Amino acid sequence: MTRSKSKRQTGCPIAFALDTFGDKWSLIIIRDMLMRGKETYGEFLAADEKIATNILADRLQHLQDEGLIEKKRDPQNRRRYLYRLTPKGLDLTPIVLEMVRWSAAYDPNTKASPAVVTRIQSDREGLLKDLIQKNKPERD
Amino acid sequence: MTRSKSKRQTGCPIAFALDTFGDKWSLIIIRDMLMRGKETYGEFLAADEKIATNILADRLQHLQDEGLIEKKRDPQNRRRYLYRLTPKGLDLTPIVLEMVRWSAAYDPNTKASPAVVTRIQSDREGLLKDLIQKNKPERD
DNA sequence: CTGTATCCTTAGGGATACTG
DNA sequence: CAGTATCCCTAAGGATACAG
Repeated sequence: MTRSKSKRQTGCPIAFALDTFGDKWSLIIIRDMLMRGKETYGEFLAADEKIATNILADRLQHLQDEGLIEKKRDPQNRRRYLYRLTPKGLDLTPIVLEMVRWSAAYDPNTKASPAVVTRIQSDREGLLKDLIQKNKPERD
Repeated sequence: MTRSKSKRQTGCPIAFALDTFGDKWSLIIIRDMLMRGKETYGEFLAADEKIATNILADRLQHLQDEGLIEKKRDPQNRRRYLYRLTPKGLDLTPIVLEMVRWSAAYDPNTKASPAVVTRIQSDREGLLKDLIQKNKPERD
């Protein structure tokens, strides 16, 4: 494990947020769970950004330690695991959406779904509710 | 210079945002400008988080290159510079506010101004407008 | 398939001295 | 004060082999 993540430990909320999920990969994983319905190790590994397997394992563990995701056995298939957002992790949704909005506005190269982008403006609250509903962990 | 910042260059808006300002220090600098009225090199250097002088210079340059901030001479004092958020940088405000909200909710140790935190919930739009107004670059 | 373990490279960043 | 320039080190992360 590449365990460490020395925290800055000033009381600043921005510093806290950065120390918790402000690395190169955490939000990519969160995005995959939140926006793309991914929930298994293999699905995360297959992401466009090509995360290395050891890094993925490390980040999943870290996100668990921080209480943003939870890991449980797949009831359909006893030898695999499912990763799901906890309420605390799910509550990152507004941050993710604002990042999508910002990038869509300034990166001509961005390929965000137009349906999502326009809805961020026109129906932010509804979109938020939908995403949170879809990722509610009370299945099984 | 520590120039590089290899971009992932997938079309994903989250990856783009992370590649643009997703390092350990950029959002700390943005926060200082946006929420604390800082605009000079020395003021940034004095932050609680103790950024090293070379890193600060590098990040300021990077943020300029990305078009998030601009640097101009202080009209009051010809031998100093002022750093200000551009509209593009100012448009990160919603992201910053959502991060403050999240940390305030989950970090018992956070020392965010309660005035700001409660206003994020009760008057998000008004708070946004106020912050943007305060940081409008049309002074001088 | 779901990870661990190991090895190795490199970029990020700290300390500090120095310059206009 | 407002930066540059060096030196150095560590932790983040890539490649790959291996295990349950």
